[in-house]
Amino acid sequence: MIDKLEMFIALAREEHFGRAATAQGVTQPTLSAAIKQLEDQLGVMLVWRGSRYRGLTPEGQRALDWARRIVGDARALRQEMRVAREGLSGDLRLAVIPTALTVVSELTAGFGEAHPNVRFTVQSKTSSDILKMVENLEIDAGLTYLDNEPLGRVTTVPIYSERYVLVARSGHPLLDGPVAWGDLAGVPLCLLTPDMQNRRIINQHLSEASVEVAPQIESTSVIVLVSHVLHSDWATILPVRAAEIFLKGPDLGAVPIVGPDARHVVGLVAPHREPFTPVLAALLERAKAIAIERED
Amino acid sequence: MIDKLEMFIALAREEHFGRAATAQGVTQPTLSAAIKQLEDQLGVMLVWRGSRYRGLTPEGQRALDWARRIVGDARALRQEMRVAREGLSGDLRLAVIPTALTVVSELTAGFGEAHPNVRFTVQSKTSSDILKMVENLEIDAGLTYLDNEPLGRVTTVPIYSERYVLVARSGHPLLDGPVAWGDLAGVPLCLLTPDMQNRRIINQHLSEASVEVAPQIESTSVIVLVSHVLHSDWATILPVRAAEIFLKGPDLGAVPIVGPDARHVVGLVAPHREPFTPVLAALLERAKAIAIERED
DNA sequence: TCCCTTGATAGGGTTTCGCTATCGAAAGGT
DNA sequence: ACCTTTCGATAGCGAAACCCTATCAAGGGA
Repeated sequence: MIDKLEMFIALAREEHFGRAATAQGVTQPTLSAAIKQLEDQLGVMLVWRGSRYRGLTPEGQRALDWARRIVGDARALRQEMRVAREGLSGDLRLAVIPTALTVVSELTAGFGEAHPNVRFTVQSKTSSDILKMVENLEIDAGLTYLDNEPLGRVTTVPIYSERYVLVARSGHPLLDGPVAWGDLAGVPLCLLTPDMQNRRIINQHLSEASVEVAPQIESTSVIVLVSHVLHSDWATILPVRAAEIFLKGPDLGAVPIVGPDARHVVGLVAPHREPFTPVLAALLERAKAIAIERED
Repeated sequence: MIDKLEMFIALAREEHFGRAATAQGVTQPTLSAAIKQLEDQLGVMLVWRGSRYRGLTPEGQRALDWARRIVGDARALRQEMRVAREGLSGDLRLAVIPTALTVVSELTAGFGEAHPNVRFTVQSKTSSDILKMVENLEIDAGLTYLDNEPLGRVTTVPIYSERYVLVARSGHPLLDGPVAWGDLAGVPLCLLTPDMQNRRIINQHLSEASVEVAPQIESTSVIVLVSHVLHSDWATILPVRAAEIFLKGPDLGAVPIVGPDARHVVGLVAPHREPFTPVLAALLERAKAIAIERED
């Protein structure tokens, strides 16, 4: 039963029988049969059938909620028993927005010594991807924006508020003093792509200051942005946390961007489950500790 | 997996492999094997083994919590899908303290017309049995005292507060005016057995009034008490709600017992699950409606 | 129209499941 | 101390479930 629910979740996520089957490590006929059996057992149709996947029925949507919960709890049970057997261990899967990637090392810092058997898998994703992945139990927790969440059953731990700096090659004229958003009109910029929430935040600040920008370079990678800044006269806008790792040497400079001090809170997002699994509980604890440290 | 968790719950409840097996409709070797497999899969010992059942290990206790939740959610999923298929239907299992039995008909009243396919199974139990049964998912809801709950994951809906009356055969000298707890010294009484919470409440009131009683008749059944009162000079103490059904004829009389107006709240107790199953949601709704009606 | 993608179906080997029968250990009574 | 009873584990076997490979039919796109 639980395996079938896992397959059902995979199907809803992949929206494709074949891919879902691969993701579950079974063949497509096996997954098809599992869904059919699930429908028989529950006595309702869960998936709109044509010659291809056409989405979930309303009952399927409802069943998906329960399936996520049941599967999540079953995993929690297994994990908790493993912890009882061999202490905190296993793989903790995180997804993180690009501009918060440097924060992960603070999260994992104490962890490695205290719990040497816990591994981390960190992937860089957009904030909306992260929320989906938390829902689908593809990751154990996400590190992303907490502001604009139309999200249900999740636990959040705020860690810090983003503040923005302008980053440019040393000697860039704007580096001499503080910069306001309005000063950026006409400045050649490279920025994250518009599907990233960070870029949308920056866009909003710029447009509130009536500045239009058309970045020559857009990327999903902070490294790409910085390396362009390093080798050209372009500048970029980054959260302090994302920029400071590049500011160790003399080649780059940064100045705070002053203006409407809209704080965009970044923190941990985890599926809400009571009680939390031991590993997740430890991670949330650690996140709270970090949050207090950087209280300023 | 889920079936094994069900067997595990049954074992924890029955504390006996054979009985648990019978309760699950399987043979004892099947249940033994299921528990063993569960232990293998989780990698921990769940049950203290000797030549007989010796209780759960700490891990077993923890696993039991998860098992209850997972099994409960799985049932909720199945029920909700059935409701989607054929509307509110199925069997709603209630357990009720003896003194609240007459309230059940108010709960079921509107239900029968609105949802003709919902059946009710009502059993009379002690309040502590009811709490256990709610935990073990043996019943869908209980009707019992809400005061002294050292209880965790349950939802409660208060319905009414008990007030007590002295019930006796017409002509009994105490029926002439209101009675105080202190007036009951030396009065021949028949009462519920001391394992019932109602009796303990009455004992408490009596002892606060420094009255000692040694009832000649004790029973778990209100009907036994009343029929004794009817055919002898004994009196009994009952909540109004439990007594009034017997006061229709001229043979019995009742007077309120005045004194410290300690209110003992009676209401519905159901396993807390989010969201509630449709049938349970309807029942809780109905309970709230009743509670408002009798607001006085 | 042809071709490719997608999901359903058929057939078969392996695994799991749950039963009956039986055993060994421990508890309880005499 | 001995016998009996209770309780859970083990062995062996037939039935069911599971999951694979191979194949088919229906749509959609060029």
